[in-house]
Amino acid sequence: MNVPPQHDEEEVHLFVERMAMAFADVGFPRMAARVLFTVMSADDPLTAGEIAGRLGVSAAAVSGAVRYLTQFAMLVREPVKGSRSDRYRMPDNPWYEATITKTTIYKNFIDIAAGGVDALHGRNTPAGERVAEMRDFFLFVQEELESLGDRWRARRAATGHGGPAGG
Amino acid sequence: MNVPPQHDEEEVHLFVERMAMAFADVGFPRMAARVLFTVMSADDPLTAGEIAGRLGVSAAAVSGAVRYLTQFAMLVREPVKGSRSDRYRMPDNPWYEATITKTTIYKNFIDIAAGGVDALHGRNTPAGERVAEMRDFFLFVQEELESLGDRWRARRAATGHGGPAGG
DNA sequence: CGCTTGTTTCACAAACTTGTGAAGACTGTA
DNA sequence: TACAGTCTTCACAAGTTTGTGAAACAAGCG
Repeated sequence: MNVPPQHDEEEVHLFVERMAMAFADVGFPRMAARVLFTVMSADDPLTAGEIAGRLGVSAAAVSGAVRYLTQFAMLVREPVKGSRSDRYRMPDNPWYEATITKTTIYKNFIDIAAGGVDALHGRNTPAGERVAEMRDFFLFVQEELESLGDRWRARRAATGHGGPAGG
Repeated sequence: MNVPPQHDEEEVHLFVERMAMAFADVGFPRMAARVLFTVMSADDPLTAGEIAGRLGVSAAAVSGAVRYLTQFAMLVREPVKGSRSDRYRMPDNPWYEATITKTTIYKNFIDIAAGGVDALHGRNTPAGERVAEMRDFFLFVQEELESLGDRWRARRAATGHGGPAGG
């Protein structure tokens, strides 16, 4: 007595696994990615049990994954009164935007590189010049990324997607 | 009979290890990163043996790392005639620029997400709409990154760094 | 109040990653 | 041709990550 499949389940699951692997390849926790895209590709919120069922993994694995994901607000937990099980859904604010524009990684690179420039006596030596240029480049990228979110929202508003105020 | 240290060795080595760890944290092979920044922070090209010595690792580890790095032109091998040992140096073209603007990662995301949109019947369902928006965002980022290299070079030319024609 | 259903925690096992030592290959020198 | 120095390859070991099963825990329902 399942609801009739609104989507081609096999195709959707293929998307989930492929996208998860692509994320895992760039350092994202594997199981967390699988859970994330499982919820993303569901029309309605899912319980932990449903997620485990769709992925064919243990409840323990789902528990760990949702803990990781909710930590960064990539997933929202919705307690359902009258039921023991919570439901999980995607947040309204696009997590990927926040993820990409979160420039803490570059901030770290810049700080460390700056220390290197000092140790190498500034731009007065070949090595110092090289490291200084790398630092400046990362600084540039960081600045660009900071404004990228604004540019994206402006463009989205122009094309009509996302709407003026999500309701 | 080493050359007198032109830089504070300890400080420089600290930079190498810290930068390498920062790169390793975002998925870059650990040893490759250590080798890369060791060469970067040296005024003159180094042999594999010198790299191994500075890092205190085996020759085998260096061998694997340089193979990885030269594959993507992040490191240049210079055979030295009259000697058995090659030397390694940083390439003239900044590898980090190419690395950041290489958008194959996003291309992959976009392709997979596009498949997901198809499987979810386009924007006609909540799930399809979500995935479509993610796809569009990554598409936007990819476009932005493609022009980022140009903007960086323009800025660098304006500030005088990098010179009109290196070397 | 205790049973039932669903989630979380924890110790462990399987798999993967990564660097080492040793042996082999290549190249220049006598 | 024999030798010495340097790099490369390979099997293995140490460390890390990751998901599982089992048991504890929490909350509705009879």
